[in-house]
Amino acid sequence: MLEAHARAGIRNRLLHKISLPDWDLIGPHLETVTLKDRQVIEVPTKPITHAYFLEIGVASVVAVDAEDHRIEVGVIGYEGLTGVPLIMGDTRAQHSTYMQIGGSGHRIGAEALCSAIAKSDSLRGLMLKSAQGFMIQTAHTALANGRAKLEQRLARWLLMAHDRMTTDAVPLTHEFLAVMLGVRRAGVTVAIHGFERRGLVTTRRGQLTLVNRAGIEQIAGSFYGTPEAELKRLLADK
Amino acid sequence: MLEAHARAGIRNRLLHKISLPDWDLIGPHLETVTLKDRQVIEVPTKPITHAYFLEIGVASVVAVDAEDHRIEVGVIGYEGLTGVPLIMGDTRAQHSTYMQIGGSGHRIGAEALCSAIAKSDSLRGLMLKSAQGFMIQTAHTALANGRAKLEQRLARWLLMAHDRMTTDAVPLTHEFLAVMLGVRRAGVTVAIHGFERRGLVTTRRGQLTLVNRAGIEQIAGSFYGTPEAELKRLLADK
DNA sequence: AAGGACCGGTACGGTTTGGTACTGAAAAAG
DNA sequence: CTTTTTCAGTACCAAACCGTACCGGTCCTT
Repeated sequence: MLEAHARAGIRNRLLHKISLPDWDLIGPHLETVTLKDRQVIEVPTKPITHAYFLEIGVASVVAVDAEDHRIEVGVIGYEGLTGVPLIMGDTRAQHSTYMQIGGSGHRIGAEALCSAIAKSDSLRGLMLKSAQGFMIQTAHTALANGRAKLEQRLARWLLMAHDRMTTDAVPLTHEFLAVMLGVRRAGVTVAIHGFERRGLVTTRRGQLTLVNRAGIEQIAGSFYGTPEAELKRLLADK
Repeated sequence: MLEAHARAGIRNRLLHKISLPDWDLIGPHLETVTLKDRQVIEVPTKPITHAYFLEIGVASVVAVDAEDHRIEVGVIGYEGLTGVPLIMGDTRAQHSTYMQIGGSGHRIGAEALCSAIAKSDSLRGLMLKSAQGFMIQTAHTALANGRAKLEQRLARWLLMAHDRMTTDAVPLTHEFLAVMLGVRRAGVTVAIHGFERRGLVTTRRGQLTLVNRAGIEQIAGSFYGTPEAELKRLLADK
């Protein structure tokens, strides 16, 4: 549980934007949690127990089908919250959600969130805008998956992760990047090698560091940016 | 405008499910419209003027980026409505939406829909569930785009269109199918030829007819079905 | 009925990516 | 400090798909 005066230290964009009256509906139910790498947050078809307002770290939302095909459909960091279906009036998870890069956050029980939303139009409005932002991200992931080359998709992913991180070091193996992008691990290795040769990143075992973000943005081209701009617009005070 | 007694003739699943009290908020603002092939419904970055509850026909929602890469991220038919962002509290369209297969529907002005939603929790709940269903569809489109082969994606698209049609004849050129799937027109031609050879479809210029749906489902495999099952669950009375 | 636009069948080389697998190096476990 | 596991670099062939193009047939227009 977080007291009102504790809000100053909060990094999460949504918690930040919650009005004082709305905070009374949310704050008392928040629980600060540490989130380890690979920690599971939601499991397909199972009830969502909590929504996580992330502070540090990156969560992956991965769509899975009946034959176990899987691909990442979105990432969530300090700009949003997990448990989007709760906002939409659903209590079950469709996708697999887990921490891709460990960190921390504040979680709230599913019922508490739903009843808070039910009590406040403004709170629900904020949550819906966040959900809408996530939806746009998913749509552009579909676009990138269908149209972009491996290099562009990798660049896009790195940028999206970087946006949500406090350092330039992405602590991930090629294997995990490959799973998220839905490509071969070897393909990721080769692509990263290309980035490295061009001086865009440096690598260590299990870690990749962005050194030339602008260069990576150039590779991603227009596959990166639209969801980010839209989210900014959605959450802009007006 | 539709009188209450006119609801009997309505095919749209959402309009069907609207409770009588909620109908008073929606019905009086509905306007029955014919929707031609390729008729534009939403334009990226522009305000959404109306939400369309489709009766007949299929609408395509196509994500576009700054470099004009485009791909379909979802289809909408009699099971839902266009203008999902309105439900999320946004007034602008991110994606291009247009009728892929002409038909008809009932449209409501954006303001009327928003104020109706604001007045009724149950109405908003229904709309949100529909939006959630669309979101799941988009996520699985991302999955198919990243993981499925052209043949599987084509099969998936045909099944999704067929679900929303009243006949087995899909009046579309290979060119349009290619745009939606984000592949070459020639690739679609070859794939369709394969379907035809296996007796799954018959073709005429500008038209394709499903003759063995089960066979097409077999090709699509698990890339088809999950969003459909989830939507059914979401809209099930409980 | 003639002209023009559209549609689809086909082809070909080139690029991208997949599937698979082997290897040495680095980190973790014992 | 040794053993085991994990990770990344590399290789090879095959499949899928793209870019492009040509062309004949079909449909629409006038």
